[in-house]
Amino acid sequence: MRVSTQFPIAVHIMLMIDAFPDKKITSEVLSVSAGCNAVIIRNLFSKLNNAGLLDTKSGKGKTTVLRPAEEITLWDIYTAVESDETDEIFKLHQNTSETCVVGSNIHSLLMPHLDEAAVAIRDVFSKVTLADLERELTETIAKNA
Amino acid sequence: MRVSTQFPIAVHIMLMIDAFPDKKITSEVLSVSAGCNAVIIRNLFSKLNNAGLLDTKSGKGKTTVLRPAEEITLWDIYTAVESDETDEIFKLHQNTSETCVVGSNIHSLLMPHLDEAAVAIRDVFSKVTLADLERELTETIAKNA
DNA sequence: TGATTTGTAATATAATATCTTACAGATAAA
DNA sequence: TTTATCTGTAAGATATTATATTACAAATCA
Repeated sequence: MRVSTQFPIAVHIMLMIDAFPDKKITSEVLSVSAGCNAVIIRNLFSKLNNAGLLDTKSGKGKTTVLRPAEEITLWDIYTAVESDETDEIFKLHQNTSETCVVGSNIHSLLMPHLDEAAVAIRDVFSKVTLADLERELTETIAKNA
Repeated sequence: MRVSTQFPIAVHIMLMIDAFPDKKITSEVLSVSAGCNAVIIRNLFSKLNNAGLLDTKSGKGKTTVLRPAEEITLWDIYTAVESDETDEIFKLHQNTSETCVVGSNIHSLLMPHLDEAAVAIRDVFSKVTLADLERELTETIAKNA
């Protein structure tokens, strides 16, 4: 089981932009900070944009976070960039036998439990806000100073 | 985010073997029922074997479930075939900038929350036993009869 | 107008998962 | 003890998915 890196990179983006409102945080800057390609950043810009979390502008336009950091949760960011559908989170084996009683029922047997797990993830991520992360970041910096 | 199909296939294996103690459930039979390659099944045999859940025997040996179905949870099966390490469940982006305050701290900021999510998954899967699935299977069959 | 940046497509590369083939070794039944 | 059967495992092929790269039009603002 592995989540793609889109989610952590998206958090990285949101955190940078919200934490440094005075600096110009372009896709280029972010690609260096996050250690990935600038196009990946721009694609995430689009997704965060569509989700109503971020306002990005071409040209020299400023990129701004559209909601207060207290009102943006990890789950908001997660669903903005990855699917929240259970069968996109947990992959099921296809081509199961229709004649076998287990093969023909295994999916419907597992789904409720996979759904539960997906809800559990949602609940955890819904409790953590961008403001929490910023607070934790400040604490970390203070500790290491 | 996508889990590999190993987990559901492993559940499929355990369920079949436990549900049909009289029948000879070989890797070949399972590969047909699960719709995947027989070698995948055998590799999962090995993992379930190492985890102490299954006793597989070469030749015509009978494959047996080593614990009562009430004492085998989805989490037991999950950890038998996939890693339970948080950073194997959620992938983090590498090559983050060490000079950027966000880049150098993003992993340690996210990890506690990802750990929490992993624990949440564990808790859900730990509550569901193989016996539960068999019961649900029986109910499903009865309903459709 | 010109420099800069986003938005997006198309393609390439890399990483991962699954399938296939092959065969040694274990097992039990004839 | 021989034979048929099945697991265990390795090696290589293919498929799938993720990420990187290149390219350029459109937006933006100084």
